[in-house]
Amino acid sequence: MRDRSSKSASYSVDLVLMTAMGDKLAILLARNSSERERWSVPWRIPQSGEALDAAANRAAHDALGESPAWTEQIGAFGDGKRHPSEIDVSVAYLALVPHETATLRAGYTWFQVADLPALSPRQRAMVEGATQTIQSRLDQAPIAFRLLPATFTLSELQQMYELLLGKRLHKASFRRALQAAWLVEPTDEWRSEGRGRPAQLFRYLPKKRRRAHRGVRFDFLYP
Amino acid sequence: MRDRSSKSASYSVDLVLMTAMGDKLAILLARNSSERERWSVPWRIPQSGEALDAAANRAAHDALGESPAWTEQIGAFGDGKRHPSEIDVSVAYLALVPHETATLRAGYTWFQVADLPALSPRQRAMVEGATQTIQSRLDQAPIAFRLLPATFTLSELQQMYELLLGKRLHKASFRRALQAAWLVEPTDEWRSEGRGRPAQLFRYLPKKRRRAHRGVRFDFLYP
DNA sequence: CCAAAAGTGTTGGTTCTACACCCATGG
DNA sequence: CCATGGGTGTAGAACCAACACTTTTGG
Repeated sequence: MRDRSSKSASYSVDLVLMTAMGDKLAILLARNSSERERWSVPWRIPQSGEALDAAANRAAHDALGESPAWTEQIGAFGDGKRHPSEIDVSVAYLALVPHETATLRAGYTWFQVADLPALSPRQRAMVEGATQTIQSRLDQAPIAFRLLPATFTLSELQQMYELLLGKRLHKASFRRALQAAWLVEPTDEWRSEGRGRPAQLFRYLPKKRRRAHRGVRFDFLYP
Repeated sequence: MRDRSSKSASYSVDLVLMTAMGDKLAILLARNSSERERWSVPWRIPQSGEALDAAANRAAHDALGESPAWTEQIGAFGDGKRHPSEIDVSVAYLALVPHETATLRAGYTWFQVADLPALSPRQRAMVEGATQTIQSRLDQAPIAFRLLPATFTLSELQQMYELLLGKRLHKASFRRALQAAWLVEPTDEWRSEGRGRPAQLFRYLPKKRRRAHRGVRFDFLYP
């Protein structure tokens, strides 16, 4: 991608940048300049002394011209699987942007996660890990909100959760749970979308902390 | 720790190995051979081509002579914080062993996590991350079971959860939730512990998968 | 018998889900 | 006026925490 010259570097920072396009998750890939018609997750070798987070953020800026709405480290990938370059270890970051406000630089394209081109085995594992991270942290961090613009309707929010969870949700239950969590604030704007009654716009503005007292949960499925 | 000679290496694998001693969490530290009375989390520089997991496992073998009951990557630590050596990036692993069956090699000692000696800032951050990982994954993975011997009483299991969660749990509710999850199987052994009625021993043997249908949860507290 | 720890039944309150219903708008 | 999507009330089920209770051992 760049710094291809420095062969001695032994680790990279790779960026799994995701967005929601319609009712599908999409991931940002960069065209591989050397090999034609090959794609890869954006990655770079940190400059000497550069923090890992900073390197991930710079990779995002190169693609979008702005910082993602959410960034989180997924982990380090090393095992047997090969990287686009001769890198020993790659530190993967998950980043999220709302699709509405994202404008791509040349050489970058969105691909639906269900329909990705060939990737290096290591980067394939990163994408796998990214989707698992999203699912597992969906109830602990405002993942869904970072994939939406600053204001949104409750139906849009619900559709985002349904997309990320991969299942339908009940409208009334969804809104009651949302209200109990004190996460959104209504604005005085409304949006009329063709048919039907206009929807009120909300913004993400968490107010209360969760109540701590709750028993144990045994929600795991593997040994 | 070893391979101190190879200055060119730019990443390490560090092992946060934890156990439960009585009613306290403890972590394994290695005496620093070069500087007297300094301690550090066990770490090593992977051999060329060695997988990260394998390096973590070898570090555990050096300390215990056996593989941990649980191993999981925490993440890569790079930012400003210094490592014992001049390493750019350290990949941290969390590992768990039951205290009953663990025998330490020379040069290694358990320290209560509440009362650790001075560590490098980066390793201090790893320990912090390890405890957070434990708490956040306690309901998704059999963390508590990996800190117990193969058979245990339900009271011991409950005490382990109370230790990890940092709060008291209700006995009847705990057992009902456990029964509903189909995670343990009774053995035909009993243990008499001084006073009181003997307790039946159980083993970890998950049978059912969790039911998938459950609404959304908004359990997060930070923006 | 008494203290201590294991193990279980019951009950009242909270939370969840599904259904039903009303509201506002475009065609 | 009717189809469509937004938004809300309520009842039955499921869940949960606390209490009370029985059981079985050691002293």
